[in-house]
Amino acid sequence: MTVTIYDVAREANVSMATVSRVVNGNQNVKPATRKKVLKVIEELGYRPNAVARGLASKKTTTVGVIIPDISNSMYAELARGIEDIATMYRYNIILSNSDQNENKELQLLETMLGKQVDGIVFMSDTISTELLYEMERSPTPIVLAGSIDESATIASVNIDYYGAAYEAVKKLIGNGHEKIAFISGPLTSKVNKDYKLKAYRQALQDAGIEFDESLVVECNNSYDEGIAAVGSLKELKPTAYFVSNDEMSIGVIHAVEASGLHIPEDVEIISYENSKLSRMARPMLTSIAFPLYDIGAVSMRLLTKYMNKEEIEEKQVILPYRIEERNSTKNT
Amino acid sequence: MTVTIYDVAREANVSMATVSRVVNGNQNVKPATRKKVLKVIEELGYRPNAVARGLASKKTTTVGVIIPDISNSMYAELARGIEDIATMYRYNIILSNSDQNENKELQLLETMLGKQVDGIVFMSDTISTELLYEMERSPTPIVLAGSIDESATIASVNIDYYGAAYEAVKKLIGNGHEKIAFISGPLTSKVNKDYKLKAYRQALQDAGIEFDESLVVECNNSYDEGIAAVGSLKELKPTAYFVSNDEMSIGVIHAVEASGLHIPEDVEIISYENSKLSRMARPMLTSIAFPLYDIGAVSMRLLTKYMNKEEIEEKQVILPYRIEERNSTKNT
DNA sequence: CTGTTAGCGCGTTCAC
DNA sequence: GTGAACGCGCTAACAG
Repeated sequence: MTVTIYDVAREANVSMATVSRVVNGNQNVKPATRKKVLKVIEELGYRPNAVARGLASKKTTTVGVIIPDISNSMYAELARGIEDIATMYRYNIILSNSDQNENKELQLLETMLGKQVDGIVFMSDTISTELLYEMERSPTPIVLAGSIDESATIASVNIDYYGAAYEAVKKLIGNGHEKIAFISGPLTSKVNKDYKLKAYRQALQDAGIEFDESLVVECNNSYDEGIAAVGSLKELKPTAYFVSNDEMSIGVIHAVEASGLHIPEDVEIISYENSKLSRMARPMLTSIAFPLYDIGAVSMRLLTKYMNKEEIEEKQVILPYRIEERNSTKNT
Repeated sequence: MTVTIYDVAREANVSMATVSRVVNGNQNVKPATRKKVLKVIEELGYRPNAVARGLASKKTTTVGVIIPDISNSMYAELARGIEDIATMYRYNIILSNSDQNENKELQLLETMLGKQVDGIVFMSDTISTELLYEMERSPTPIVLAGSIDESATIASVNIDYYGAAYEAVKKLIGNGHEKIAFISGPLTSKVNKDYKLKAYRQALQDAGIEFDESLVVECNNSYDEGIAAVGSLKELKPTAYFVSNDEMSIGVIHAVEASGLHIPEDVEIISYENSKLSRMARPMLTSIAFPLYDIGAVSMRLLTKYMNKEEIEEKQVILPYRIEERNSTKNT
């Protein structure tokens, strides 16, 4: 039925060891016999069994990827970055959605380790202590992509969330705004709560503007909640919005314009993501570039170093961000 | 180092066969010994090695997924559908991007088969004869998701592309339009060329409207080309657009409105996809619902039947479509 | 209900 | 440069 290394060995009048050598590119094979073996492989349509190989060599050339939700464009972008680099290094990817559910995350980690992946790229807004504990004792390397582990025990790749948010709010302040709303994603996420929100507060404070809690609206990152957030802020009449992602920003745009105000003349908006949506909005969104693809790519690259037991120069990688100025803000 | 089934067998004073039985939920184990084994498993932190298991059982409980590009929201949606059902049936997914490159597709197929996946879900706009040949002789089941194989030799899940397109164009005609542009994706794609385009022509013909080739614009599915398409049609002044996907539709909206025309008063648009973008456009897009998630889910479900060697009632599944009426068309 | 014994397909010493 | 033999960790008969 299935043709094994044994079959080609017999057919080529060599031992399976020799076949194994040519398949694995070992140089210790006489060119003539190599050629002969290759020919038989071709004839028989022999295809090495990666599972058997994995058992014998203890390497599967596959890495696990655990992300919240592949149908969310942010994570899809991240996944693509991971996959491209994985392919470059000859790895395949086992992709799983966790929906940020901690039990699912734990269970997925377990499954991946059971499948003997050579490494894991993990993403989640918050990493519980139990998860962290499991990761620390993982026999295979793990790197966090766009995820915060403040204990810094696990390798990670991120941007300077705090600095980026601070700069955005500061820019809004610089444009003369004092009533700046912060439309945030879930505050259960460490990035939102401990970085963006704190940066928002600090930027306000540094400008001598009093923090008003009611200007902060916690949303689920969706378009509809972006719209709703503006509605809930109606009486406060914010003149500027700092929004956690592009999809919500579009909701904000629509709600603001529906109320008769103009962007950026009456209201300015700075988004956070800079996906292709930011160019598809009207006005086009000024947005902090959150380089998901790069974070994925760099995470995977870092993981390959761990898998090869290479020297790691920097365990906590911080990628640069930038503000992409478009038309939802008044630019000088 | 790593604890094996052997270790727990020794520690629990049973044979490895017994350990295997409890791990696999085999009922032929006395409750007392089951409990004892479970305890040792817990103590030793034993984790079954899926690779060894795969070698012995010839089942890996993982399926391969080959799609064009996970960072494209359409395919991401499809992938999520696949993954959800896969999870439901306890399969993991090896996800790879082909970028619609035939060589890459062939090579990925080869890789997946080498990794001994139990099944494969494949998506591509066009399936070359060589690819088809390889699929036919694949030892493991394959199902095509949202992909056409006219020879009908490989199982597949699709919608009635022709009927959907026909209905869209007919609706536009019914609203009084005669100059209807068709902004198509690549005509190298069978769906675009042999289904949507043909339906467009037939609907026109059935209404006694002459087909004008210059009203058909081939694009790469991007927002920018949607804009460009409208520009290239400026002199022809089409009063309606049938557009191949939501992203291009938004480009069309922006370009049309930039030219001073109003939607839907002056120009009507029907899109094809009905992603969440269709609600985020202004005006919101009337769109043919292309149920990517469902196609993925049903494909995976179908695949499980093949993997279980169940009876297949319908090898070529056609899912229903519908038109979601919103504000880019005048609705009665 | 439980243990023994073969493999599953391949990588890898270690001799020759 | 090449082959024989063992082992990777587990499932699957087959006995008992």
